[in-house]
Amino acid sequence: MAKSRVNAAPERRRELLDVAAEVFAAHGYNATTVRRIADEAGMLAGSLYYHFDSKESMLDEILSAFLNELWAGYDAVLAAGLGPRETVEALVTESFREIDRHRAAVAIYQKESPHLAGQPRFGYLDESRRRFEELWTGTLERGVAAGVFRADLDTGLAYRFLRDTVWVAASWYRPDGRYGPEEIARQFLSMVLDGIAVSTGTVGTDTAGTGTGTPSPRPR
Amino acid sequence: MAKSRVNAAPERRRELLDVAAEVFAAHGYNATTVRRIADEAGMLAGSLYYHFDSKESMLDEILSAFLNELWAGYDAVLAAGLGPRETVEALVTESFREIDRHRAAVAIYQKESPHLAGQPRFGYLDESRRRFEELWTGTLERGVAAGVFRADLDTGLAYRFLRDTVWVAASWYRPDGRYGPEEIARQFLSMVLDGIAVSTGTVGTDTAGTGTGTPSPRPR
Amino acid sequence: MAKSRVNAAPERRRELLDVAAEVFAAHGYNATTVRRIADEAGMLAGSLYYHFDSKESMLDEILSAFLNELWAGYDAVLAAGLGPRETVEALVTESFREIDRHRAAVAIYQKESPHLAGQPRFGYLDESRRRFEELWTGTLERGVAAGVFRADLDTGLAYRFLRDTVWVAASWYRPDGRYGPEEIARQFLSMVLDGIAVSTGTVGTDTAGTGTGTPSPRPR
Amino acid sequence: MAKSRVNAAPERRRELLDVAAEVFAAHGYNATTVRRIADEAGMLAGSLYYHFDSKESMLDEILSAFLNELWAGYDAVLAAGLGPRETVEALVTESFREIDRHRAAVAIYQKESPHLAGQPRFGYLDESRRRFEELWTGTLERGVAAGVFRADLDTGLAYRFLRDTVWVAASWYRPDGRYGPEEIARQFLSMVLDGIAVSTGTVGTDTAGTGTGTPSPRPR
DNA sequence: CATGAATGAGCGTTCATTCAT
DNA sequence: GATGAATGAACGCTCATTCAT
Repeated sequence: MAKSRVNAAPERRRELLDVAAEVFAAHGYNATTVRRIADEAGMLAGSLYYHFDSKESMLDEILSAFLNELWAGYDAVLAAGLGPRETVEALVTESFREIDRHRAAVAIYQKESPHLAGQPRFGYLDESRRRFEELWTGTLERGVAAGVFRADLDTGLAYRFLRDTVWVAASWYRPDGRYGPEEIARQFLSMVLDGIAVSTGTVGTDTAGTGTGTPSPRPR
Repeated sequence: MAKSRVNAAPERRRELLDVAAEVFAAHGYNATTVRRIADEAGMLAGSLYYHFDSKESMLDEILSAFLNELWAGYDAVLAAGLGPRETVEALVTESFREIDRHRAAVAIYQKESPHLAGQPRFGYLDESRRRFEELWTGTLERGVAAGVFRADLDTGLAYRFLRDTVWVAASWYRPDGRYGPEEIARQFLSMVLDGIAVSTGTVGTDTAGTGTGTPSPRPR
Repeated sequence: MAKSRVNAAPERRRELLDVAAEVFAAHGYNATTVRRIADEAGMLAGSLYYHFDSKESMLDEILSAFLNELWAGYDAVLAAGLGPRETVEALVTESFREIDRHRAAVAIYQKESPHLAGQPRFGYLDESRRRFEELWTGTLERGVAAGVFRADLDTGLAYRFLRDTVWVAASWYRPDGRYGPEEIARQFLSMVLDGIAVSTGTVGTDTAGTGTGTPSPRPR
Repeated sequence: MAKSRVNAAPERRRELLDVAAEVFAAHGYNATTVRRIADEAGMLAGSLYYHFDSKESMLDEILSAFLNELWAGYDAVLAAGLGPRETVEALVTESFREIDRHRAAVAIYQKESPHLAGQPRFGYLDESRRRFEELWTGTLERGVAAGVFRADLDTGLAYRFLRDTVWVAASWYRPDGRYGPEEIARQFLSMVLDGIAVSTGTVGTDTAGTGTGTPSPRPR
């Protein structure tokens, strides 16, 4: 009869998880006290335990909700069956969209997942990392084979390069900043695909799928 | 900046700081107990306080020593008076050398500096960040003005892009890995400057200052 | 003695008290959470407070109800004006009957009364203990004086011996076990009165008032 | 290098365990706070954790030390190869000696072992209980077979009867009381073996091994 | 230089209890 | 009568730090 309370009053849980995610992202999971979360939510520390089993289960819920959404987005991209370059463009754009929507969760994921992986409860983090790596290196290798990516590319290095650069953006991205996620993705892809140097002979710079050629104000 | 016993037996301090840095890097500063450091150093927790004022002062010493060396390297680069592209190459290469030599300190810096900045004791972190930003955006702007970097570059975005991508490498870099810091810098610069896509008309790929054109085994 | 809602729906109170007594007996009063009681009763923890003032008042009611019944039984025995040996037999048999009917309450009484006595609210526990002691030592002394109990008996020690042995039975007694309370009383009395050793010259073993000479199946 | 500290400074541990045992015995394990133990020992709660891993490990150490001593005593009795009646006498006497020496531990054992058994850490409690049961029922059955205990004895019932009566003595026994453990054992055995009733034909009452026939003042 | 033992603040968590609905 | 959500005090425990030896 004691239910794990996952289904009861889901909107209050959401609010509290949002608060918790914000604090975890700002100060780190370990350095965040449940009293701090409770303060921020306008209640006492003990009251959180009416809604959640533990501090850890809040973290769990935040991360797994984020990863579920993320992979839903990625799977949609994959289902489209695009070429390697377009796949990279779409994956990066989708990633920045997720950063836009789940900034706190992404930041937490970045900071905490290294030492969470290994705990059975967070096994899905490792699994996600594995799928992630396959997805990216696979796409890069397809691109090299198809001649759209440079033949001398070390795909292992390039994978880490892309992965890190996309996700660290969560540490400085502000959802109300000048650029929306699509525009940031466009500029980011422009740098990653064609480089920042002027390369003789390169003409077009409109490389991202969403691009218009000039920085566009946010459509919000 | 920690005063207490700075001059007494400096080689023992170094050993202890190296141990501490390794543990801080592996588990995070907050999650590291002084007992853990002491264990690893073969002493009891209380004994560390003969050498250091506090856990925080160990962190302080680790970070400031690292930043001092880093800026010595950067200043040497700047003193050479290179062009913008060569400056970028030299700065990136120097950065990877620092990662190679101070992997733990760099990892700590990455993980902890966001929430340390703001504390007066760690004011130099903020100052360093400011100089860093000026150095990079200045160099990028000079390059755009000189026509060696693309005219449509958002230098603010490109700065963050470069900064993050270089330093997160500390999280996966292994000093005994396949590539040495110069080779990694070379490949990294190749991606950053010319992109990963095949661009019609691009000729040379030997972009890094140290490069030989083919991946070189470590000269160790 | 708990006043608040004593008269409202007394049958529901009874049910809840039975549930509570069972859980108190199984896990101890302190270790029992009101949530556990509520779970077992199919309601939420807070809802119990409609029926009872506090967890303590449940305990109070359980214990005082039990003691009231117990003393009613004892007083009936005393009113019969039996001889010392027959009184002992009747008191023991009555005690096992109470264990049979109020196993949980007896177990709680055994476990908790030592640290409850002293609290004003549970003063009746101490008073009961006092009457109990007088009753038993008095009966034993009468028996010694009358020559039916051994002259060298230390009545103080024998009292504790009898008291403890009877009541700890509550910790292993199962109402649906092989023997009913009367049969257990009979065997128990046989041991206590005549000993477990073979004593030359002792003939009869049918010592308990209810006895038939052979173990009797339960009359339920 | 972090040792479980079992061997370090054993005399301080002993002192603290004695304090803890006393408090556990008086108020119950669950109801005892570590602050209370620390208070009684003249230190702060946290300081206890320099000496012990947890509150539970204090309990563990108290109980296992007691059981080790107890079984050493019992095994010595068994090694003597006595007859059934003498074995019962010796075991009971030994038990009261243990109560004399480890009153607190025995009281804790009585109160807590039912709900500790089942936890893997306290598996030895169950094992001890099993050996205990075998020892007693075996001895009783031998006695019945040899004709020194009554033929109509229900050995299962008699076992519980003996077991409980001996050990609950810990709840009222005072080491500085009128009788020492041997005298209490003697009187107790007198009741158990020959009963409290006057039985025609019974001759000797000097039943306990140590007995002198008259209550003896403590030899301390 | 290092140890052994302690401090004291704070942490995550539990739980009896309250109360508006 | 019962629920859902909260309170607040206390609990077991951790850990940076201190200090006499």
